[in-house]
Amino acid sequence: MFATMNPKEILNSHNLKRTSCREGIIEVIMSSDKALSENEIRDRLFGNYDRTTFYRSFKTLVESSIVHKIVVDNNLVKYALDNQLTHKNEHAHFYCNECNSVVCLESVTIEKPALPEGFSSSEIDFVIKGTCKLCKEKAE
Amino acid sequence: MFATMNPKEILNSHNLKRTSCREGIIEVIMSSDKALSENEIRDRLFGNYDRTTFYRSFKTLVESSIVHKIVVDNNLVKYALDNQLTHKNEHAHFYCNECNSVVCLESVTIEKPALPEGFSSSEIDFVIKGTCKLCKEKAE
DNA sequence: AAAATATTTGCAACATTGTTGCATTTGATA
DNA sequence: TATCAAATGCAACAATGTTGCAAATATTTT
Repeated sequence: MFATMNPKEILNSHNLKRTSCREGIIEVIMSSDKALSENEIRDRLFGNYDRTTFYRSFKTLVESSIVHKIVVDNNLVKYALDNQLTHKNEHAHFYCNECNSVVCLESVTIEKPALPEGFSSSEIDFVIKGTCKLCKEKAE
Repeated sequence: MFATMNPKEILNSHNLKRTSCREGIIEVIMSSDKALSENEIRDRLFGNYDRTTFYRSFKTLVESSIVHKIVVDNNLVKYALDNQLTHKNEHAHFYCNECNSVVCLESVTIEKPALPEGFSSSEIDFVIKGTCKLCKEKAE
């Protein structure tokens, strides 16, 4: 679905106003193969926006399922396109301890585990930490 | 191992000084079946300690693998005893959206998934979000 | 048991992030 | 182009993470 759409079309299809901040954020995220933090996105963005605007833009985009949020520990938040085409519904994320990058592991789908009696799950956060391919090659 | 030890012994066995803050934290965590946040622990603690002391105590206890840290999204941090006896090495955690409690799911062990070629993992964060048994019963 | 030493604590201070209210600006629509 | 709803920028504040440093405390040595 998103694969063939541009930021404007994505916003339109979600009934969101096409503001330059939102368009920019989507564009930057689309152009990256990694999940990006607020600051990384800001740095790659053309315009300059207030922190609050950023904050609210992310909130809106996440609520509209245009973007999804990946949290690593309590100090790192990254965003990636919530591309229903390329991403399975529930996939794992990989965090590289060396380069601090986060990628969606589309190949690693999450199977809901059997929970203790009486519990029910609605969402699963699965973050695998380790060393990514690039950093491993660098270390050799 | 820990099951039969008291806070003093635990600290001794890790070559940590037996300070009242550390002992208190361990005691409070030991006495709870749920993971506890910094504030929850502070409230149940006898003495009064500076925020910095708390912060550094947790850091020390986590680094010594006496306690482990569970992070839910980017706004909730809880601590649980890292009991090598009762807890499997890598287990999942459950976060209840209703009562905001976090428990270790010792029955849900994490199997390391097959990663893309070149990646290696050292640690896995697995948080299942949903409704816990108690909250479900309450809703009926 | 007291002194010496190394560690921990409390305080002050600051950075980062999350969050809200409100006036102003902007995008969509009639 | 005028109107209206929504988004933005600014100010302000809360919570949390973090460090440096002097004072207090725990452990070790005499």
